[in-house]
Amino acid sequence: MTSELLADLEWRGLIAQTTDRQALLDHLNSGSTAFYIGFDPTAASLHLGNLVVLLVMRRFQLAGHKPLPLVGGATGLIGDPSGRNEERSLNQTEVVEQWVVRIREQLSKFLDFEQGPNAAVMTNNLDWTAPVSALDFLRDIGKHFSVNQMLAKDSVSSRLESGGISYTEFSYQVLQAFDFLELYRRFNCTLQLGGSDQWGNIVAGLDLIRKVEGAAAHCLTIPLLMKSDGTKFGKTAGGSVWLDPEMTSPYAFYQFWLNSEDADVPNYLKVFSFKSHEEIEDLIAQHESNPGLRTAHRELARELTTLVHGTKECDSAERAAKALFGQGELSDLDERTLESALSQLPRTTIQTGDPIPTWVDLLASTGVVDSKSAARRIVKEGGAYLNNVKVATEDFAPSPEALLFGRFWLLRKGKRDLAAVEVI
RNA sequence: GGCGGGUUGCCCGAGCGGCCAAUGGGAGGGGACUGUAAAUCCCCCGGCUCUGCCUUCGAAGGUUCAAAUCCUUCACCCGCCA
Repeated sequence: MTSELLADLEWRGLIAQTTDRQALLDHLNSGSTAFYIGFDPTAASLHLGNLVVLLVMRRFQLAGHKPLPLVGGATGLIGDPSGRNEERSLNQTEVVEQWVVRIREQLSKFLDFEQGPNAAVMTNNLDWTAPVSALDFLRDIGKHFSVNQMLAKDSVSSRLESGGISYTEFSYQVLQAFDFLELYRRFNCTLQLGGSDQWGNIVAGLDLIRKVEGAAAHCLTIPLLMKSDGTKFGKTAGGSVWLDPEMTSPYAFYQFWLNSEDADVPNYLKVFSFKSHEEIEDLIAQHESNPGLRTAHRELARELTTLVHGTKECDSAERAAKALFGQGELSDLDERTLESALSQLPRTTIQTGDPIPTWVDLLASTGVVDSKSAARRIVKEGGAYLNNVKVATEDFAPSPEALLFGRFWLLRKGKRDLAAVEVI
């Protein structure tokens, strides 16, 4: 089944570049291969961009190979210059430590750490970098690197042209190469995967392994996913789409997929779905013959929300979507359905006895708009709704009678931006 | 080291003493059309206690009734010459 792996990845458009393709294929076919991908803790959560790569890791494991997810406890302290035209600002070490813990947890959900000889093993490059002294590092590792070659790397040379690069970030590729070498030694790891911007860093590792161990290792990079209009994938107006439910609610996560542009959906299915080629092609065919039905959107949203947040959260996100965007009256919903739908939204609470804030204040305090000025603007433009009824005046104050089940007001800005106020 | 050019709102980019919260484009937001799409069209797009007030035009000072616009110093960028 391994032999099909590369063909499958190819079909999904998940291969940007590889070292010698035939050698890689032979290597994968020769048996279970230990491979790694590094994830640097640059935020408290992974995001959709990371998910692309992470799911490729999962595909490799499903094909019988052994994943070594690596959390960059060390590299996260340094900062990868790849794909950046400015120096990163360093994060506090305590902060990075916390992020390492959280990211490790997230990674655990996508791979199998229990079963069989190809169970995944979590690694952290701080484990082998921290004990090494600067002198030993320079003597044992640094000696194998030519500055000429380091300077030629894209990540470095582009930075030399735009504002420069610190010695810290310049050293990043050496650290990543050291990781590969160390994983080779510890786990016989002979393959590294990564985003296409990682090519330079990965090749540095291949060279190091060849020089130090005289062994051949391989790599495969994954293209940066772009939207059909050429903009970055995985961003919404609010910023990145995170995997952490506290940072991007399962509802928002589900909505992200449901709101994908038609032109992107076939590609997203190939990249993210674990359905068979036949199922995917069938969905694409349905999508193309009747995009308005959004069958493919829904399948995509459901599969990924389930994968990332679980069946229960996915169901409730789906129910919320149905309830809040359904044709029927809000008042027709039963209290529990409404409550669980609203629980997925940004919300604010006010005390029963307190004076009722003005409409503009309510909009602003739930965060559906950025400021009171913005709230007034929305009202003026006719884009503000209370319980799906347009509110046309700024000084409007919702009445207690309008409370759904005596507890909730549903606020809406525009077509799909919802928030809830609960009176307790 | 010398000479010249630049730093404007989320981004690009006009403005070069009052008519400037600052032209235009992009991004973003609302409306119409739709499918909680796309394209298109219309409108909006610093904040607030909103017929007014406050904060913005690299930073700090200064000139003036009045400065993004003039002067001084500082920081950073970019050309050309050494």
